[in-house]
Parts: sequence; C-alpha cells; structure tokens
Amino acid sequence: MSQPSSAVDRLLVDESGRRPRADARRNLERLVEAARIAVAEVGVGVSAHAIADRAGVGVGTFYRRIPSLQVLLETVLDEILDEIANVADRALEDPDPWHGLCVFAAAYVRLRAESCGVSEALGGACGDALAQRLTELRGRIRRLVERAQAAGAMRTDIIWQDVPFLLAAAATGEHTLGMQASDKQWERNLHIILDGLRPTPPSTLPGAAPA
Amino acid sequence: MSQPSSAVDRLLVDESGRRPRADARRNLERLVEAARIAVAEVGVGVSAHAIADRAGVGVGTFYRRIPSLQVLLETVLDEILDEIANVADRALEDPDPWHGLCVFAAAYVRLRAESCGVSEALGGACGDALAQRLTELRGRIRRLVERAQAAGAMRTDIIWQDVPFLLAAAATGEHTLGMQASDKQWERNLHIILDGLRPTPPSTLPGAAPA
DNA sequence: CGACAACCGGACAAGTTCTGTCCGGTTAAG
DNA sequence: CTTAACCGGACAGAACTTGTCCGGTTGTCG
Repeated sequence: MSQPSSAVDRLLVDESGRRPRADARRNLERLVEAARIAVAEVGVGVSAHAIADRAGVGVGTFYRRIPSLQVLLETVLDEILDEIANVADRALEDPDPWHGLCVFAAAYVRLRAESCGVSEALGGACGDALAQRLTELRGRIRRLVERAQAAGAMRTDIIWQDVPFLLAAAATGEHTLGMQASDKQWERNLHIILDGLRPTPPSTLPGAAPA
Repeated sequence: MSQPSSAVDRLLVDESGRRPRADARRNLERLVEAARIAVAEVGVGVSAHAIADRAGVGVGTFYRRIPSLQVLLETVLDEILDEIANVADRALEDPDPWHGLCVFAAAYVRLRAESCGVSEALGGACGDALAQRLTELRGRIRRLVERAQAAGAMRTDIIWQDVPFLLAAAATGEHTLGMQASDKQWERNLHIILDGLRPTPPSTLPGAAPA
C-alpha cells in the first residue's frame, strides 16, 4: 500500500537511465494503486480508461509509462500471487500441520473473496501469463494437505485436488437469492468446510477424482 | 427437452389467433432450445446472434417471434427456476427433514453447476425480472433448514441464510489453479459441506450473520 | 530566475461487439 | 397456382474497447 511498491519500480526502469520527474513517479504510483483496487472490485476485465479515471489522470498518462493494459494487470496480479506463495511457505513450517493448513486456507480464501480479479486469475482467466505461479501454488497446497492427512488431522477419503476447489468455493458468492453476503461470509463458509474435512468420515465421497 | 416446451407456447401466442406456419414453430423451438444450451454454457451474457447461430437460423428469424433477447432469456430462466421451486416443495414433504434437505441441495447445486446462466440468475444477475422467484425460493430454503435443525439433524450455530451461500459455493469453480474440475466435483464439494453441517459443532462460527 | 525537456490530459482514431431492423428471395398452405 | 407468411443476413447505430497524438503545463537544472 504505502511501501515503495516493487510493481512501480518494475514499471519505472525503462529508457535512458535518467531519474523520472517527481510527478511522473507520483502518477505511476497512483495508477498502480488504482489498478489494484479496480482489479479487486471489477476483475481482470477492467478497462484502461477506468483505471486512469480512478487514479485521477488521463489515459495519455496511463500509456506514457505503461506499455499496455495487460502488462499492468499482470504486474499487479503477480505481486499478489507472490504474497500467497509466501503465506503457503510459512504455513508449511508450522509445527501443527492442521493449524498450518487452516492459516493458509484463511489467507487464501480472504484474498480471493476480497479481490474479484485474484479469483479470476487463480481460476485461470489470465491464460499462460500466470501459469507458472499457479503450478507452484498447486504444489504447495498439495504438500499442506498431505502433511495434514499424514498427521491424522484430516479425512483421507478427500484427495488434495479437492482442496483448491473447496477453497475457491468458500470465497465465492457475493450475492445469492437476492441476499447480500456480509464481509465475512467467506469465514463462515470456510469454517464449515474445514469442519467437513476433519477425520471420522461420515460416509464415502461420490464421483471420480479430478484430473 | 422434447416435450412441447411451455416456453415455446408462451412465445407463440401473439398477434391474430391464426395458427403459425409449421416452419415458424419449428424454428422457434430450435431457438428456445439453443437458448437453453447457450445460457448453460456461456451465461446470461450470450448474444442474440450466438443463439441464432446455434439454432441454425438468421437473426431476422430470431427477432420475428421474439420481442427481445431479454424476454427469451427470462422465459428460459423462469422455467428452470420453476423446476427448482418444485423440487423444494417435494423436499419439504419428505418425512425425514435431513434427507429432504440433502435431496434439495443436490438438485439445486447440480442445476447451478450445470448451467452457468442459472448460477448467474440465482446470483441476481438478472435484476428485478426474477426477484419474485428468488424470494419464493429463499422462503423454501429457510423452511427446509429450520425443519432440519428442529429435528436435531443439523448444527444450530449455522443460520438458514448461510445455506444459500454454501450451496452456491459448492457449485462454483470449473477451473482452479490450472486444474479442470471433473463433471462431479460439485458432488464432492457438496458432500463435504453437508458433513460440515451435521450436529456436534466443533467450534463457534465467526463473523456476523448476513442481512 | 529563465529555459526547456519532460510531462499531462483528453480528444481522437480505429477496432470490436452488441441489439434490433429491413427487405429481396423463398416456401408452406389453401 | 396464388399469396401471405416466413427466411436469412446485410445493415444501421450505439456502446464499448485499446492505444496515439498534440497543444498546453510544470518540474528541474544551469
């Protein structure tokens, strides 16, 4: 938010090594921050004009430093995916496997619930650009789940591939049947889902395992 | 699918009481069926041209009998919402309240998972057009949940408003982290969620109740 | 303080995609 | 066979989109 924002720096190191003017940097920071908010509220389909408007600058200013809309969106999303990966790494070091899984799950679902664009990106809406990140994250979730199962803290009739789908599920649904979800509906959803993951399986799971 | 389709009839009873030509009726049936499939695959954002193409007719034919794209979409969705309401009514007559809830939940989640457009409509994407239906459905779900709780078959720290969100959640997520969900992933999700709804609450639920 | 390069904003071009209309050619039905 | 109903798709026009360009402004440095 208020730190230098590596995204801004990444976008700033172009052309001759001259230091950019102060207003140029300020506007770029505004644009990146506006992009973050817009992506969260509107999703990856947000337009360049919409971001420029939010930042309080013209589109000309947008395209002066930003090569293309797509580059900006990928930069912003890549940063968030990095953050998620870090949370997963820390969770893997938790001495209590189940607690580690819960901590990661809460962070993951929160990020998805609070940013429409992050959900879309994790769902694969950004094509190959973020595919590498997604693969890495998948591996970390797999390890988190299998570690919890090995410790006897989780049902073993559930396979690790179910977990990403369940976490994605917990984060969705801002509106249903005309009801507006509270800010924390995702916490309630996640809580119930995690309860459903605990041992003592009440019955066998139907359907084939996902590919 | 192959029955006369009340939607077709509803669209056909216009202008002078003359019986329409056979080809006219055939094309309208094709259009309605194409709309159903297109709404399921693409969602309520599908275009009139896309539906006409799927039906194998021109757009002129589309607009000859159909007043507007919106009318067609609402007609198709209204029919499905009717079906859901009927399932709920039957579930309310089940002598076992928990079994009734499970049967309804499975049908509801299946319909949502199999039709992108139904999910959007239940999420409120169609504005006021379907608001009445949504309200009715809400009441039925409330009764199903409270009946199950009164019978002691379901945790009482969950409120009925949680259930529509949980069911919506179970149905979402065709892709996550680069993985393609199996046809029946929704069954696995729902199964785990229903397990989480059973009595013996492991802990208290965080967050405020939704409005 | 003055000069000037860097910067700014938004009108604009060019493209896409949408809904809905219109009309010349075709076909079902009495 | 006649004729009204029907068909298809070109078309109009509106509402978006991304990205460019240029006249006016401003930060920065000698």
